[in-house]
Amino acid sequence: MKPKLTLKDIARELDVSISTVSKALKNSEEISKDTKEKIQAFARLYNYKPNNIAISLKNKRTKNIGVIIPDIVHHFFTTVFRGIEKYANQRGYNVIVCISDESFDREVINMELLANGSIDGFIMALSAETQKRQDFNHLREVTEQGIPLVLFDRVTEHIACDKVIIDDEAAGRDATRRLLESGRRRIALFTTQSYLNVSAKREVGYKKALEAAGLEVDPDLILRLPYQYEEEQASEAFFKSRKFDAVLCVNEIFAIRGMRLAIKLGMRVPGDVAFIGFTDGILSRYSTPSLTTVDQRGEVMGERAAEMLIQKVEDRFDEADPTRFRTEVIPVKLIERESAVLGEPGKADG
Amino acid sequence: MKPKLTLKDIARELDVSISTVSKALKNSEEISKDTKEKIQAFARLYNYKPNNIAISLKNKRTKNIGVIIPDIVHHFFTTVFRGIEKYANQRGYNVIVCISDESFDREVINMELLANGSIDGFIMALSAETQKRQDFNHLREVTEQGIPLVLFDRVTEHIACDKVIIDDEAAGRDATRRLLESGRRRIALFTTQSYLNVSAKREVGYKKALEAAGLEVDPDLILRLPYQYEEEQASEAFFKSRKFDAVLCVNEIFAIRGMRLAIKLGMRVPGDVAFIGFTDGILSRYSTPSLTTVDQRGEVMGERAAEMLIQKVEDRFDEADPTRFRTEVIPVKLIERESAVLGEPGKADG
DNA sequence: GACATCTCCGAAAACGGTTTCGTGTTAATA
DNA sequence: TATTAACACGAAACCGTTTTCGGAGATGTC
Repeated sequence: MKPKLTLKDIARELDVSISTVSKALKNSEEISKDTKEKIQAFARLYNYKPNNIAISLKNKRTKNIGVIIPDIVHHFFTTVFRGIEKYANQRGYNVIVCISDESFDREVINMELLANGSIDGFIMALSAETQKRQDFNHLREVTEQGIPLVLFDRVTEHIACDKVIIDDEAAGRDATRRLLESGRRRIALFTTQSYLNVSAKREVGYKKALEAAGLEVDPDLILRLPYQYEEEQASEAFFKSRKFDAVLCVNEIFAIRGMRLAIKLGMRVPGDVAFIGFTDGILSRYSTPSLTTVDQRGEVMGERAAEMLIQKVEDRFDEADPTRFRTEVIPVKLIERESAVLGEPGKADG
Repeated sequence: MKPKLTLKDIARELDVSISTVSKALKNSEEISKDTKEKIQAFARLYNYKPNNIAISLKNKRTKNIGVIIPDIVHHFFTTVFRGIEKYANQRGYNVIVCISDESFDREVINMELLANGSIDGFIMALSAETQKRQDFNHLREVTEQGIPLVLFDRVTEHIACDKVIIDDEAAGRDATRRLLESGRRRIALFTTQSYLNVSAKREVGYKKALEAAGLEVDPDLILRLPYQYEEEQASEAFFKSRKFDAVLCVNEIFAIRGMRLAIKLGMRVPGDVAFIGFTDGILSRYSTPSLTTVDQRGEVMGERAAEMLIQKVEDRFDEADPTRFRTEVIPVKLIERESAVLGEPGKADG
């Protein structure tokens, strides 16, 4: 491996000092035209590129952003990530990704690893375990060190930092209202264990919509599934023992599996039962029937998160007020597809 | 923002030299037990963590891996990425991801950015445009600088480096053979433009299987679709003007869309026409009918790629033979589902 | 001719570590 | 008591930059 060209090498070859080379390459006024041209030509010829690490050490900024997400084989998180990467790259930042795999420990370890100079700031969504434990000391340590942090989607009010979320309550409410408007009256909710922040908020929205319509919330119509479940018994029993004409699901998978099961049990979708999900992933688009779903605007969230973070990172040097944090709410939109077309329940599909 | 504790700070507080602190924290034999305990206790108390950047500069190694992939909102690439991240993290490496977005320019720019000291090696899959252009100078520059490079899936024989791939030709052949064994005789192929390396190889396998079965390859049964297409006309015309009882698709999306279209046109799947796809993504599992597909073993590929890269990175210091490159072929497996169950064409589904 | 003023460049410190080598102190040995 | 070796530590170089400061030489001013 041939060692890379350094300022020192150029200085030696051209018989000038290192500082002269450095200045010449930045086109400093201090250096004469002749010398600059000579040095620049030499650098170009031998394809000199400054060493990023040395610059980072000197400048105390890395132009790296740390992203910690629970999972990557997951449509929503990949779209957010794409948004982050896109914006960051545009601004000359690189993105270091760590997967917490929904584990508290891995979240902590990865944060500590990156916090020691490798990154200028963090963008993250909390792991399920972290939300369950409600232990945020690792986040607190980082913010206390003055490292900017932006939380998205899975956030917590216990940490003061920038946040970007969707209005999960409003989304849950609007989706439910949408089902009510199409004439559904007995609306079930398929959700996760309640410690997941976003699910809880969607549930609140669901309940408020029902109440606003003068309907009672029937706890029996709420099915709580483990976050990653494989067996179908629980939901099958639920289907067989209850009557309902619509289901709101807090994610895409729950909805798709619900629809399959409903069809398998002889129901028509959306004729007998309508479905609305969350996360406009690939499944929603290509399932049969295709799924009406709440688009969480992942890419937009990612872009905004990156923008907020980079602003904070660069403001550190401008001495802006570091205590003013913003929470940005990204508007969501309902993508209307086949699984919940307008119409009376009981009518034929499509 | 409170500045982080450095060796110098500790040295000043404890009235010893920086070198003593450094050695004490590494438990060097040179330092007396007393001094070590005092320094270590102090460091622990004030939560000293060495600055990664300084260590990188000194050691000329960053413990960062650069990953450049064409897309992230894509099941196969995310699984590969998960494999990379998992293995890398285990070995204490971080992963910097750049998305080339199938663009040659972005691939080049990102590589150059990272090659200036930010990473110890690259793992990448070539962008579509790069494969189309057959311009690999950016890869060559990097390898000539002695930066280890591992290519996966979308590779090229024009660059000498480690590679990890599946045997696309064999996979195409086996999948086709599988269709032949189930009694299908007129097998169509839905593929991409031919400059995509993997598609081309799968096509070769497809043809070989047909020939081995004594069947002629009918070029009319090969449909070439743009990599990301939205309109359905081309395929609809294809369906209406040709007779076939099975389709091999080089990816999941082509298969799902094909199935939907077939069903829309009144065919039964797999009764009238069987489907086999590539990429065992979420769609394959949840579509109706579910899709028989070639599992590309993304996670395994990622793990192996990371392992090969890290070995090369760490061997640079052991002076191993840098010219011996390996190409590892990951065995694939066919995931049998509903879309191509064994049986005579024409029979009822399921 | 004395002095101020530019112009152009280099020395050196700094970023935060690691590591080699030298040295003063102490204790063991002759 | 003189010699020596072990021990414990510090000085300094180094990784590759940036940047401040100072100085040498040329030029201009009175």
